[in-house]
Amino acid sequence: MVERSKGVRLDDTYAALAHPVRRELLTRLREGSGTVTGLAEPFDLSLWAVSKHISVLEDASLLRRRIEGREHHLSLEPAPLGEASAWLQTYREFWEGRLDDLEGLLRGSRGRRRR
Amino acid sequence: MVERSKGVRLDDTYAALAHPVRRELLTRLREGSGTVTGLAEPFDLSLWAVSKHISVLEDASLLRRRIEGREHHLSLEPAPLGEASAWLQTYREFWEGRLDDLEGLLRGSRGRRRR
DNA sequence: AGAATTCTCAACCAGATGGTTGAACGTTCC
DNA sequence: GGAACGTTCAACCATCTGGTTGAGAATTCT
Repeated sequence: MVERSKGVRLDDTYAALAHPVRRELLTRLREGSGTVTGLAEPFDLSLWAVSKHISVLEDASLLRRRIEGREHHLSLEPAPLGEASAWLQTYREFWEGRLDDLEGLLRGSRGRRRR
Repeated sequence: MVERSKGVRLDDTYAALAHPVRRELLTRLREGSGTVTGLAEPFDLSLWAVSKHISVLEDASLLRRRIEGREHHLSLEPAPLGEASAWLQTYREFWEGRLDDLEGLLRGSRGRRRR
């Protein structure tokens, strides 16, 4: 069994998301699968550099690769994104809480605030 | 004006989240602010190592530091987490879609599914 | 004043990351 | 068979990361 612990999985997912080229690759793959050359085309980077970014995404289980002859078709594997999002969601009350504070502050400025 | 572009901000946020010690620090800070020594205590790491992790979080604007005499009080700055989450949410349909596929598959196995 | 506490700095190290280029491999087309 | 295509490999380089240790600065306690 090669299952990785959830913590390590999150490490890899967030690390993979930390580069703009890789986020852009994921965004492009929402439109459907693509080949290495096709995905690399819009970037001002060597093909090999993009290929390495793709490998990082693949190692993080964010991409699936289907080899068909000489072409490699990459497609989105969204499950780890769901896990990364779930982790962040546990902080939701905090960033929303700050909005509540602001709201309270605004309310306070046009009428006395209790407490 | 030192405002950083949104893309760079996301780079820093995800990179900061990619280490288990830093995620744990954020989790601990949900309970309230803490000092460097206090935050470092549970980790089997040098104080300086933890101090550097704190700096990474601070550089990513995930922490605020209030210096009071010799003590530095760190507290959560959740806004960038909200932005990181918002980016991930744009993929929500994809990981939820896969669940729908599974659901459809299950439905199909106990009764014919239309189209 | 002197000691203890809190935190950062400087230097160092090993390994990862992000990029390049030229060569090589496997597949497809003529 | 040979050329073109799609992709990866190998080597190299600069920079970043995550850790260590010993020293130093500022603050507080007695």
